[in-house]
Amino acid sequence: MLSTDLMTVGQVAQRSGFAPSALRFYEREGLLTASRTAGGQRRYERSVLRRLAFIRAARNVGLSLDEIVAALGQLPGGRAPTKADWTRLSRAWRARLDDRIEALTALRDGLDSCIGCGCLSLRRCALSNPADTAAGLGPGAAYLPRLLREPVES
Amino acid sequence: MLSTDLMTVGQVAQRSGFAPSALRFYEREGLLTASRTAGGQRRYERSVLRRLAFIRAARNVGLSLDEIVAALGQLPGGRAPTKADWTRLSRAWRARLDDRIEALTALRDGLDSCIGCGCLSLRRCALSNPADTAAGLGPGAAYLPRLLREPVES
DNA sequence: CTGGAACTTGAAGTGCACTTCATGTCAAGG
DNA sequence: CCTTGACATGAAGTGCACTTCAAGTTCCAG
Repeated sequence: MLSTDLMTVGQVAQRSGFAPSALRFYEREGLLTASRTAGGQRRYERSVLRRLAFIRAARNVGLSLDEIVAALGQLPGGRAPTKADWTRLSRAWRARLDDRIEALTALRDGLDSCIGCGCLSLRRCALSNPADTAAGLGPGAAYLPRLLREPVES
Repeated sequence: MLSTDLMTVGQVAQRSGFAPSALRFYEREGLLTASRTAGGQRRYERSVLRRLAFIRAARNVGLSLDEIVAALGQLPGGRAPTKADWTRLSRAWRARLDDRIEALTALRDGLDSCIGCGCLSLRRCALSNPADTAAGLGPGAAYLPRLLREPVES
């Protein structure tokens, strides 16, 4: 049995669902830290599981790894973030989720109005011009091409 | 003035919002076709704009280019798809959109129940385990990691 | 007819998020 | 002690969707 309650990469991988290679990658990217044995092998504290849950959640909310690094950086110092910390982050995520849901819903509603019409007008069709934000921006404005896949800035 | 109503890449780019490089890329990938002048330059028919609208819409629905190629392949022969064709595709898209919206909404609702709790339990937190699909799958099952970003198979 | 913007090509590069590989080291049960 | 599975590293590879580059050609307004 291991001396304390430290875990190996394999164990963390199994319990978190992340591949070992992903864990090493996250460490290189500064999302994770681990202590080392005398021989140089990684040993993780159990808190890493929560951190990984945070990371997965953030990915599911649509954040990039860079953004997650930033979010983790906003948590105070070493560890043991307070409820208030989580809450602040969660609220920001909720807003982001709302945006994404809204965009997708607009797209779907547009789709409903398009089904059967076959128009797909480049300028007016809600499907090819989601959320209608580009209406009237002159010919060929680059209609929010990645709204649904890329983070909203600010 | 051009002989007929054919358009150059630049014009199509401007009117569609796709970069010229993307248009050439799409042609290589079989999503688009263009005729050529005697000198070898591309000339697009106006129908390409609708095709591009289709492509953008499909991208917005979350389809990969491969899937779009497949969808376009289902359209009969040369061109001039019927309303029925569009409708069939649109319905499939709607189902996919519904899935994505549902997943995001579940995530958001989970977030609501998490705000303030700060739990992020790896096993139970709806945020890190969206749509709750992996509940009770044994330790460390790979909780639908990409549900929200990758196409649903089948 | 000419000059310059717009076009052509294939190859290589980008960004993201990892994974895979080759080669070698560590840890611990028997 | 020894074996063997798990672990280490850096470099390279993957997949997607494009973009950028270099070097050269074409189009057409003036």
